[in-house]
Amino acid sequence: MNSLILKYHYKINSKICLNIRDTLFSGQTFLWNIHNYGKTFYSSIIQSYPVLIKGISEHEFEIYSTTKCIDGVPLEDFISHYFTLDIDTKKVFPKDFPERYPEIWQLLMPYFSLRVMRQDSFETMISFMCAQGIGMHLIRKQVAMLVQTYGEKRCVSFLGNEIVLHSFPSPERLAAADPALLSSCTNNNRIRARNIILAAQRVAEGRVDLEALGDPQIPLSELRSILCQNGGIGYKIADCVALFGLGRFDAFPIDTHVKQYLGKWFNSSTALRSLSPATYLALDAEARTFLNPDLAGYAGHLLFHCWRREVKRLRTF
DNA sequence: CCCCAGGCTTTTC
DNA sequence: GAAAAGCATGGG
Repeated sequence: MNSLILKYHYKINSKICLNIRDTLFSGQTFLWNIHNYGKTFYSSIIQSYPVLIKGISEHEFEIYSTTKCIDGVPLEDFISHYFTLDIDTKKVFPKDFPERYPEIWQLLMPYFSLRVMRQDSFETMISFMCAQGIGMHLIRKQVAMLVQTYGEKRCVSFLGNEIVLHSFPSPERLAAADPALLSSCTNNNRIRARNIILAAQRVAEGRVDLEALGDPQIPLSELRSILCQNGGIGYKIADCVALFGLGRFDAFPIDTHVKQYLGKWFNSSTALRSLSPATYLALDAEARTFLNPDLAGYAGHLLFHCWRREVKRLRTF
C-alpha cells in the first residue's frame, strides 16, 4: 500500500471554490469547496494516479501524491496544466461583457474560481456518454459503477486512513466488457452499454485516435462530426468531449440549461425553439457573437453553473 | 400519475 | 427535411 507523502502548494487567483466534480459526474474526481477549506480533503484519481487535495486558504490548496511525475511530467506542471491555472477566468469573457451585461457579471462574481479542467479524453468521452436524458444523481451513479466494476483498484493510506480509489477503465477493458454486466452500470440501458463498448473498441483499435483529435488545428466543426460518428454521441456530447477532454475551450456545449440562460439572460428567441440540430447550430453561432469565440465554452461553463445555482437553485456542488 | 432530468436515435409526417 | 415518439429510472 502506497502512502501519500508529497505535498505541493498551489496558489490560485480565486475566492470561492474550485469545482471539478460536476465536469465529470463522479466521485473519482474531486470537489473542493473553499467554504470547507482546512477541514475537508478530497481524494481523486488523475490519469490513474491517486491524489488528495486540501484547501488551506481562500487562495491556496495542497496536493498530496504518491508520485513526483504524472505521465512523465513533473507534478507541479501537470497540476497547473490540468487545472488550467494558466487561465485567468475573468478574461475568458470579452472586454465589453461587464458593461453590456452588468447584472450577469455581478451574479458571476463567485464563479471565477470555477475551472474547466484538461481531463483525459477517453474518460471524458465515456463519462459524457452516460449523461443523456437523465438526472445528475444517476449520471454520477453510472460513472461510479463503471469505475468500480472495470477500473483498477488503487489503495493509498494517508494520516492513518485507508483510501480506496479506482482508476478509470482503459479502452481495452471496456472494449472487452460483457454487454449485460456493463448495462448494469448504465442504468440498465443496453443501448448505452453497447455504444460504450463500440466506442471503446474503436479507441482501443486506433480507429478513433483521441490523441490526434487533440490537435488544436482541427476545426471545431470537423472535430464535432468525427466524434458524432460514434453511436450515442451527438452535438452536445461531442462538444463536451472537445471542451473537457480535448482542451478545446472554444467548444460550446448546449444543453437544456444553456438553452435556458441563452433565452433568459441573452434574450435569444432561438432558445425558445426545441433543441433540434438546426437550433443547436443556430444557438452556437449566436453565443459566439457575445462571447469570445476562442473561449466560448470556458465562459459558457461558468455561466452554466451560475445559472443552475443562482437562478435554478440547483445545488450540484 | 405526470413530468423532468446536463440527449440521441428511430419513426413518422 | 423537420417534428414526434421511444429509451430507462429515480425523484419531485
